[in-house]
Amino acid sequence: MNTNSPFLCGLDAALRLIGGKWKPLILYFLQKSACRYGELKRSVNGISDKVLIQQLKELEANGVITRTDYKEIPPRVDYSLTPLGKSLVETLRPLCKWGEDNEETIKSKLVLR
Amino acid sequence: MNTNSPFLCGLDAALRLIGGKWKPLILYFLQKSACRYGELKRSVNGISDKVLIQQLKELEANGVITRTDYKEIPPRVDYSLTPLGKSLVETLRPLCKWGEDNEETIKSKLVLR
DNA sequence: TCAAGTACTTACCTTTTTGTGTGTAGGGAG
DNA sequence: CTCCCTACACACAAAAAGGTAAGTACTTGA
Repeated sequence: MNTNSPFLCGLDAALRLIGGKWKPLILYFLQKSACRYGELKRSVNGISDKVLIQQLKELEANGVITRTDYKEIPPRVDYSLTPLGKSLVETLRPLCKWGEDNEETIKSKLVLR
Repeated sequence: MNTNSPFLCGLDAALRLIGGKWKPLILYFLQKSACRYGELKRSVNGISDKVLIQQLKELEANGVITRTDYKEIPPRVDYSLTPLGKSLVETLRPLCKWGEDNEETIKSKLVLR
């Protein structure tokens, strides 16, 4: 990483795209297949419309996901991973697995709020 | 990931430990070798004492790093990765590399603040 | 005596992120 | 004619994260 980069390191760069409370989960669900808005909302339990839309827009603006509007009424829209998004999600596999493997450890140490 | 887990998925669990503006960079520096406080501060350019200490304490409380106080005067303290921290950092490699490889793409798409 | 160096600590404030609650368009069902 | 459905939008509020500036203890060196 060179000195005039806006990022601290590659890790920092990547985390700019997937940071935030809900983005990992959104990617986690889209990894399987494209999802409609409402479907995603039900999957990502507890997220509000405002925040979900916001995260989706950011992910879309960052080229990680694609929004498809079927121009139907009632509205039908779905979201899926772009090639960039897919390659990103691939690299998250080890981290994801690490999180699963160490869930108990993390749970016991983390101060949950 | 089961239903009574406090985490959304393994990825979420892992990100609880390394989330935050500076933690990735801190880990990035500690990956190489143990570092003294002042050394770390100079490396992680721009961070304030308050925030650096805070992040270090969280990392320590979460079992990712170890603090060693040499009880000397003037004070000498250093920080290093625990085995857990080391295994975590390992899993970050692909993500880190992805970030480096795609730096230009990310830079062009991201709304930097 | 006085400044400098080390590793913090504290009070206070600003910015960023997340959440709540309500509203909208354009149909179809009853 | 009114309610319900979908995928949002908007104003506002709360919470979390980050930053600033000052101060602490103790010792060495000028």
